[in-house]
Amino acid sequence: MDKNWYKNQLADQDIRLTESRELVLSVLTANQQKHLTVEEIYMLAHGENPSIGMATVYRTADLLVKHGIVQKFEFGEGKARYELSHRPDEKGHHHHLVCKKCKKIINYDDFPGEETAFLQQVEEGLSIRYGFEVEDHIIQFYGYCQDCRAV
Amino acid sequence: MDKNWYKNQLADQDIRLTESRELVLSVLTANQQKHLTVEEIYMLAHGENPSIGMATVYRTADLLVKHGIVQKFEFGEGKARYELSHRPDEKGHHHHLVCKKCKKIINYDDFPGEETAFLQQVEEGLSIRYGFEVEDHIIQFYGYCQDCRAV
DNA sequence: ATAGATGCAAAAATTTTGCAAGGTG
DNA sequence: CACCTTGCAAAATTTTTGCATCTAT
Repeated sequence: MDKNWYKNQLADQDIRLTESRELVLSVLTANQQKHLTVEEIYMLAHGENPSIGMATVYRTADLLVKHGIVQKFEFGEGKARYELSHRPDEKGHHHHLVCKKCKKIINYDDFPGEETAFLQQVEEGLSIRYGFEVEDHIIQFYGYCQDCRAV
Repeated sequence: MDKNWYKNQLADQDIRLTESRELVLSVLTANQQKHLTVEEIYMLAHGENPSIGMATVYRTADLLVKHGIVQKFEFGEGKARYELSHRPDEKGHHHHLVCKKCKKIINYDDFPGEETAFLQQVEEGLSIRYGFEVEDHIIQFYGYCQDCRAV
Protein backbone atom coordinates (compact mmCIF):
# COMPACT_ATOMS: atom_id res chain seq x y z
CA MET A 1 0.00 0.00 0.00
CA ASP A 2 1.23 3.44 -0.85
CA LYS A 3 2.75 5.14 2.14
CA ASN A 4 0.55 8.18 1.61
CA TRP A 5 -2.54 6.58 0.20
CA TYR A 6 -4.79 8.47 2.57
CA LYS A 7 -3.81 11.97 1.58
CA ASN A 8 -6.21 12.10 -1.31
CA GLN A 9 -8.99 10.48 0.63
CA LEU A 10 -8.66 13.11 3.33
CA ALA A 11 -8.40 16.02 0.95
CA ASP A 12 -11.40 14.78 -1.02
CA GLN A 13 -13.48 14.79 2.12
CA ASP A 14 -12.24 18.14 3.39
CA ILE A 15 -10.38 16.68 6.31
CA ARG A 16 -7.29 18.67 7.14
CA LEU A 17 -4.12 16.69 7.07
CA THR A 18 -2.56 17.32 10.45
CA GLU A 19 0.42 15.66 12.01
CA SER A 20 -1.75 13.78 14.51
CA ARG A 21 -4.02 12.40 11.85
CA GLU A 22 -1.12 11.28 9.73
CA LEU A 23 0.33 9.61 12.76
CA VAL A 24 -2.86 7.75 13.67
CA LEU A 25 -3.27 6.65 10.09
CA SER A 26 0.29 5.42 9.87
CA VAL A 27 -0.16 3.41 13.06
CA LEU A 28 -3.35 1.85 11.71
CA THR A 29 -1.73 1.20 8.35
CA ALA A 30 1.16 -0.60 10.02
CA ASN A 31 -1.22 -2.76 12.07
CA GLN A 32 -3.99 -3.61 9.68
CA GLN A 33 -4.67 -7.04 11.04
CA LYS A 34 -4.71 -5.99 14.65
CA HIS A 35 -7.95 -4.25 15.72
CA LEU A 36 -6.23 -1.79 18.10
CA THR A 37 -7.80 -0.07 21.09
CA VAL A 38 -7.50 3.67 21.50
CA GLU A 39 -4.94 3.13 24.21
CA GLU A 40 -2.85 0.94 21.91
CA ILE A 41 -3.05 3.45 19.10
CA TYR A 42 -2.10 6.15 21.54
CA MET A 43 0.93 4.24 22.83
CA LEU A 44 2.22 3.51 19.36
CA ALA A 45 1.62 7.04 18.17
CA HIS A 46 3.09 8.50 21.31
CA GLY A 47 6.22 6.46 20.70
CA GLU A 48 6.66 8.22 17.36
CA ASN A 49 5.73 11.65 18.58
CA PRO A 50 5.22 12.20 22.30
CA SER A 51 3.31 15.40 21.78
CA ILE A 52 0.13 13.62 20.74
CA GLY A 53 -2.62 13.42 23.33
CA MET A 54 -5.16 10.73 24.07
CA ALA A 55 -8.15 12.97 23.36
CA THR A 56 -6.83 13.56 19.87
CA VAL A 57 -6.69 9.85 19.24
CA TYR A 58 -10.32 9.54 20.31
CA ARG A 59 -11.31 12.47 18.15
CA THR A 60 -9.31 11.29 15.17
CA ALA A 61 -10.66 7.76 15.38
CA ASP A 62 -14.21 9.08 15.47
CA LEU A 63 -13.55 11.36 12.56
CA LEU A 64 -12.07 8.61 10.42
CA VAL A 65 -14.94 6.32 11.27
CA LYS A 66 -17.45 8.96 10.31
CA HIS A 67 -15.75 9.30 6.95
CA GLY A 68 -15.58 5.58 6.34
CA ILE A 69 -11.80 5.35 6.44
CA VAL A 70 -11.72 3.40 9.68
CA GLN A 71 -14.13 0.87 11.15
CA LYS A 72 -15.02 0.61 14.82
CA PHE A 73 -15.55 -2.77 16.47
CA GLU A 74 -16.72 -3.83 19.88
CA PHE A 75 -16.20 -7.31 21.19
CA GLY A 76 -17.80 -7.05 24.60
CA GLU A 77 -14.62 -6.01 26.34
CA GLY A 78 -15.82 -2.63 27.49
CA LYS A 79 -13.66 -0.76 25.02
CA ALA A 80 -13.73 -0.19 21.30
CA ARG A 81 -11.23 -1.37 18.69
CA TYR A 82 -10.36 0.20 15.37
CA GLU A 83 -9.13 -0.97 11.99
CA LEU A 84 -8.71 0.53 8.56
CA SER A 85 -11.82 -0.16 6.49
CA HIS A 86 -11.78 -2.60 3.62
CA ARG A 87 -14.67 -2.91 1.23
CA PRO A 88 -16.12 -6.42 0.94
CA ASP A 89 -14.46 -6.94 -2.40
CA GLU A 90 -11.11 -5.50 -1.35
CA LYS A 91 -8.10 -7.46 -0.26
CA GLY A 92 -7.88 -7.17 3.51
CA HIS A 93 -11.62 -7.41 4.13
CA HIS A 94 -12.26 -9.82 6.95
CA HIS A 95 -14.47 -10.65 9.89
CA HIS A 96 -13.84 -11.83 13.42
CA LEU A 97 -14.13 -14.87 15.59
CA VAL A 98 -14.21 -14.18 19.31
CA CYS A 99 -13.33 -16.92 21.78
CA LYS A 100 -15.62 -16.78 24.77
CA LYS A 101 -13.02 -18.36 27.01
CA CYS A 102 -9.62 -16.84 26.23
CA LYS A 103 -11.09 -13.74 24.55
CA LYS A 104 -8.79 -14.14 21.57
CA ILE A 105 -9.95 -12.35 18.42
CA ILE A 106 -9.22 -14.23 15.21
CA ASN A 107 -9.52 -12.77 11.74
CA TYR A 108 -10.95 -14.79 8.93
CA ASP A 109 -11.56 -14.01 5.30
CA ASP A 110 -12.26 -17.38 3.76
CA PHE A 111 -15.79 -17.05 2.50
CA PRO A 112 -15.82 -14.26 -0.02
CA GLY A 113 -18.13 -16.05 -2.42
CA GLU A 114 -20.76 -16.99 0.10
CA GLU A 115 -20.54 -13.65 1.78
CA THR A 116 -20.91 -11.65 -1.38
CA ALA A 117 -23.97 -13.63 -2.37
CA PHE A 118 -25.52 -13.29 1.07
CA LEU A 119 -24.80 -9.59 1.38
CA GLN A 120 -26.08 -8.81 -2.05
CA GLN A 121 -29.40 -10.46 -1.32
CA VAL A 122 -29.74 -8.88 2.08
CA GLU A 123 -28.76 -5.40 1.06
CA GLU A 124 -31.09 -5.46 -1.88
CA GLY A 125 -33.91 -6.65 0.34
CA LEU A 126 -33.23 -4.05 2.98
CA SER A 127 -33.28 -1.31 0.43
CA ILE A 128 -36.58 -2.45 -1.00
CA ARG A 129 -38.37 -3.43 2.17
CA TYR A 130 -37.05 -0.91 4.68
CA GLY A 131 -35.72 1.86 2.50
CA PHE A 132 -32.47 1.29 4.34
CA GLU A 133 -29.25 2.08 2.53
CA VAL A 134 -26.44 -0.15 3.73
CA GLU A 135 -22.95 1.32 3.88
CA ASP A 136 -21.20 -1.14 6.09
CA HIS A 137 -21.65 -4.34 8.03
CA ILE A 138 -20.26 -6.24 10.96
CA ILE A 139 -20.25 -10.02 11.15
CA GLN A 140 -18.88 -11.70 14.25
CA PHE A 141 -18.92 -15.27 15.45
CA TYR A 142 -18.68 -16.11 19.12
CA GLY A 143 -17.63 -19.52 20.34
CA TYR A 144 -14.58 -21.52 21.34
CA CYS A 145 -11.21 -21.55 19.63
CA GLN A 146 -9.20 -24.66 18.96
CA ASP A 147 -7.25 -24.37 22.21
CA CYS A 148 -10.19 -23.66 24.46
CA ARG A 149 -12.53 -26.12 22.89
CA ALA A 150 -10.22 -29.01 23.72
CA VAL A 151 -10.41 -28.51 27.48
CA MET B 1 -44.44 -17.88 25.62
CA ASP B 2 -44.92 -19.60 28.92
CA LYS B 3 -44.68 -17.16 31.77
CA ASN B 4 -42.11 -19.31 33.50
CA TRP B 5 -40.30 -20.79 30.54
CA TYR B 6 -36.91 -19.96 32.01
CA LYS B 7 -37.26 -21.90 35.24
CA ASN B 8 -36.14 -25.15 33.69
CA GLN B 9 -33.36 -23.53 31.73
CA LEU B 10 -31.98 -22.01 34.90
CA ALA B 11 -32.32 -25.15 36.97
CA ASP B 12 -30.70 -27.24 34.25
CA GLN B 13 -27.68 -24.98 34.30
CA ASP B 14 -27.43 -24.75 38.06
CA ILE B 15 -28.42 -21.13 38.21
CA ARG B 16 -30.31 -20.29 41.34
CA LEU B 17 -33.70 -18.80 40.74
CA THR B 18 -33.68 -15.61 42.75
CA GLU B 19 -36.19 -12.82 42.81
CA SER B 20 -33.80 -10.47 41.00
CA ARG B 21 -33.13 -12.91 38.24
CA GLU B 22 -36.80 -13.63 37.75
CA LEU B 23 -37.39 -9.92 37.60
CA VAL B 24 -34.70 -9.27 35.01
CA LEU B 25 -35.95 -12.16 32.92
CA SER B 26 -39.52 -10.96 33.10
CA VAL B 27 -38.45 -7.50 31.98
CA LEU B 28 -36.53 -8.95 29.05
CA THR B 29 -39.38 -11.28 28.18
CA ALA B 30 -41.79 -8.38 28.09
CA ASN B 31 -39.48 -6.37 25.83
CA GLN B 32 -38.13 -8.90 23.40
CA GLN B 33 -37.90 -6.59 20.45
CA LYS B 34 -36.26 -3.78 22.35
CA HIS B 35 -32.52 -4.33 22.98
CA LEU B 36 -32.53 -2.68 26.42
CA THR B 37 -29.58 -1.06 28.16
CA VAL B 38 -28.73 -2.00 31.72
CA GLU B 39 -30.13 1.26 32.90
CA GLU B 40 -33.41 0.60 31.11
CA ILE B 41 -33.64 -2.90 32.54
CA TYR B 42 -32.88 -1.48 35.95
CA MET B 43 -35.58 1.18 35.71
CA LEU B 44 -38.22 -1.31 34.62
CA ALA B 45 -37.19 -3.85 37.23
CA HIS B 46 -36.96 -1.20 39.91
CA GLY B 47 -40.51 -0.16 39.11
CA GLU B 48 -41.69 -3.66 39.93
CA ASN B 49 -39.50 -4.13 42.96
CA PRO B 50 -37.53 -1.15 44.24
CA SER B 51 -35.19 -3.32 46.26
CA ILE B 52 -33.21 -4.40 43.21
CA GLY B 53 -29.83 -2.73 42.68
CA MET B 54 -28.00 -1.73 39.55
CA ALA B 55 -25.03 -3.99 40.26
CA THR B 56 -27.35 -6.95 40.35
CA VAL B 57 -28.68 -6.09 36.93
CA TYR B 58 -25.11 -5.99 35.59
CA ARG B 59 -24.27 -9.28 37.27
CA THR B 60 -27.46 -10.94 36.16
CA ALA B 61 -27.11 -9.80 32.58
CA ASP B 62 -23.56 -11.15 32.45
CA LEU B 63 -24.62 -14.41 33.96
CA LEU B 64 -27.46 -14.90 31.51
CA VAL B 65 -25.17 -14.04 28.62
CA LYS B 66 -22.59 -16.53 29.79
CA HIS B 67 -25.27 -19.21 29.83
CA GLY B 68 -26.62 -18.33 26.43
CA ILE B 69 -30.01 -17.16 27.65
CA VAL B 70 -29.39 -13.55 26.81
CA GLN B 71 -27.37 -11.91 24.06
CA LYS B 72 -25.28 -8.79 24.46
CA PHE B 73 -25.07 -6.20 21.70
CA GLU B 74 -23.03 -3.08 21.21
CA PHE B 75 -23.92 -0.48 18.63
CA GLY B 76 -21.16 2.04 19.16
CA GLU B 77 -23.10 4.03 21.72
CA GLY B 78 -20.71 3.48 24.59
CA LYS B 79 -23.09 1.17 26.40
CA ALA B 80 -24.24 -2.37 25.92
CA ARG B 81 -27.73 -3.60 25.10
CA TYR B 82 -29.35 -6.90 25.96
CA GLU B 83 -31.99 -9.19 24.48
CA LEU B 84 -33.24 -12.67 25.06
CA SER B 85 -31.42 -15.08 22.76
CA HIS B 86 -33.16 -16.73 19.85
CA ARG B 87 -31.54 -19.49 17.88
CA PRO B 88 -31.24 -18.81 14.15
CA ASP B 89 -34.09 -21.18 13.43
CA GLU B 90 -36.31 -19.91 16.23
CA LYS B 91 -39.13 -17.45 15.91
CA GLY B 92 -37.85 -14.13 17.23
CA HIS B 93 -34.37 -14.44 15.78
CA HIS B 94 -33.39 -11.21 14.13
CA HIS B 95 -30.54 -8.87 13.34
CA HIS B 96 -30.10 -5.13 13.47
CA LEU B 97 -29.83 -2.15 11.20
CA VAL B 98 -28.20 0.89 12.73
CA CYS B 99 -28.77 4.32 11.25
CA LYS B 100 -25.58 6.33 11.28
CA LYS B 101 -27.47 9.60 11.43
CA CYS B 102 -30.37 9.26 13.85
CA LYS B 103 -28.89 6.22 15.64
CA LYS B 104 -32.15 4.34 15.37
CA ILE B 105 -31.84 0.57 15.73
CA ILE B 106 -34.18 -1.41 13.50
CA ASN B 107 -34.82 -5.14 13.77
CA TYR B 108 -35.15 -7.26 10.71
CA ASP B 109 -35.86 -10.94 10.36
CA ASP B 110 -36.88 -11.46 6.76
CA PHE B 111 -33.93 -13.33 5.33
CA PRO B 112 -34.08 -16.79 6.81
CA GLY B 113 -33.26 -18.65 3.64
CA GLU B 114 -30.23 -16.68 2.56
CA GLU B 115 -28.95 -16.38 6.06
CA THR B 116 -29.31 -20.00 6.97
CA ALA B 117 -27.43 -21.06 3.87
CA PHE B 118 -24.67 -18.56 4.44
CA LEU B 119 -24.24 -19.31 8.11
CA GLN B 120 -24.24 -23.01 7.61
CA GLN B 121 -21.44 -22.81 5.09
CA VAL B 122 -19.39 -20.41 7.14
CA GLU B 123 -19.79 -22.19 10.44
CA GLU B 124 -18.92 -25.49 8.89
CA GLY B 125 -15.87 -23.95 7.26
CA LEU B 126 -14.74 -22.33 10.47
CA SER B 127 -14.96 -25.58 12.30
CA ILE B 128 -12.90 -27.39 9.69
CA ARG B 129 -10.31 -24.74 8.97
CA TYR B 130 -9.89 -23.07 12.33
CA GLY B 131 -11.13 -25.67 14.76
CA PHE B 132 -13.46 -22.94 15.93
CA GLU B 133 -16.78 -24.00 17.39
CA VAL B 134 -19.42 -21.37 16.77
CA GLU B 135 -22.07 -20.84 19.43
CA ASP B 136 -23.46 -17.52 18.41
CA HIS B 137 -23.19 -14.75 15.88
CA ILE B 138 -23.81 -11.07 15.48
CA ILE B 139 -24.73 -9.50 12.17
CA GLN B 140 -25.26 -5.76 11.96
CA PHE B 141 -25.77 -3.41 9.05
CA TYR B 142 -24.81 0.23 9.30
CA GLY B 143 -26.19 2.83 6.96
CA TYR B 144 -29.04 5.29 6.57
CA CYS B 145 -32.69 4.67 7.37
CA GLN B 146 -35.56 5.76 5.17
CA ASP B 147 -35.98 9.07 6.98
CA CYS B 148 -32.33 10.02 7.10
CA ARG B 149 -31.52 8.88 3.61
CA ALA B 150 -33.99 11.32 2.11
CA VAL B 151 -32.15 14.41 3.31
C1' DA C 1 -26.01 -25.33 56.89
C1' DT C 2 -23.46 -23.50 53.23
C1' DA C 3 -22.31 -21.81 49.14
C1' DG C 4 -23.90 -18.40 46.41
C1' DA C 5 -26.46 -13.81 45.59
C1' DT C 6 -27.52 -8.97 46.75
C1' DG C 7 -27.31 -3.99 47.78
C1' DC C 8 -24.83 -0.20 48.55
C1' DA C 9 -21.22 2.78 47.91
C1' DA C 10 -16.74 3.35 46.35
C1' DA C 11 -13.51 2.55 42.70
C1' DA C 12 -12.03 1.59 38.10
C1' DA C 13 -12.03 2.29 33.31
C1' DT C 14 -13.32 4.37 29.15
C1' DT C 15 -14.86 8.22 26.66
C1' DT C 16 -16.23 13.18 26.28
C1' DT C 17 -15.72 18.09 26.85
C1' DG C 18 -14.10 23.14 27.83
C1' DC C 19 -10.79 26.16 26.84
C1' DA C 20 -6.63 28.52 25.74
C1' DA C 21 -2.97 27.93 22.48
C1' DG C 22 -1.25 26.44 18.13
C1' DG C 23 -1.56 24.89 13.17
C1' DT C 24 -3.65 24.49 8.33
C1' DG C 25 -5.34 25.99 4.02
C1' DC D 1 -6.20 35.45 8.64
C1' DA D 2 -10.19 32.74 9.85
C1' DC D 3 -11.32 28.52 11.19
C1' DC D 4 -10.13 24.13 12.62
C1' DT D 5 -7.42 21.20 15.59
C1' DT D 6 -4.85 20.00 19.72
C1' DG D 7 -3.36 19.05 24.56
C1' DC D 8 -4.35 19.09 28.98
C1' DA D 9 -7.09 18.37 32.79
C1' DA D 10 -11.54 17.91 34.48
C1' DA D 11 -15.94 15.78 34.00
C1' DA D 12 -19.22 12.45 32.57
C1' DT D 13 -20.56 7.67 31.86
C1' DT D 14 -20.53 3.03 32.12
C1' DT D 15 -19.05 -1.00 34.41
C1' DT D 16 -16.72 -3.51 38.24
C1' DT D 17 -15.67 -4.64 42.96
C1' DG D 18 -15.46 -5.18 48.32
C1' DC D 19 -17.94 -6.45 51.96
C1' DA D 20 -21.48 -7.30 55.23
C1' DT D 21 -25.98 -9.26 54.96
C1' DC D 22 -29.38 -12.15 53.20
C1' DT D 23 -31.27 -16.33 50.57
C1' DA D 24 -31.93 -20.59 47.84
C1' DT D 25 -31.16 -25.23 47.86
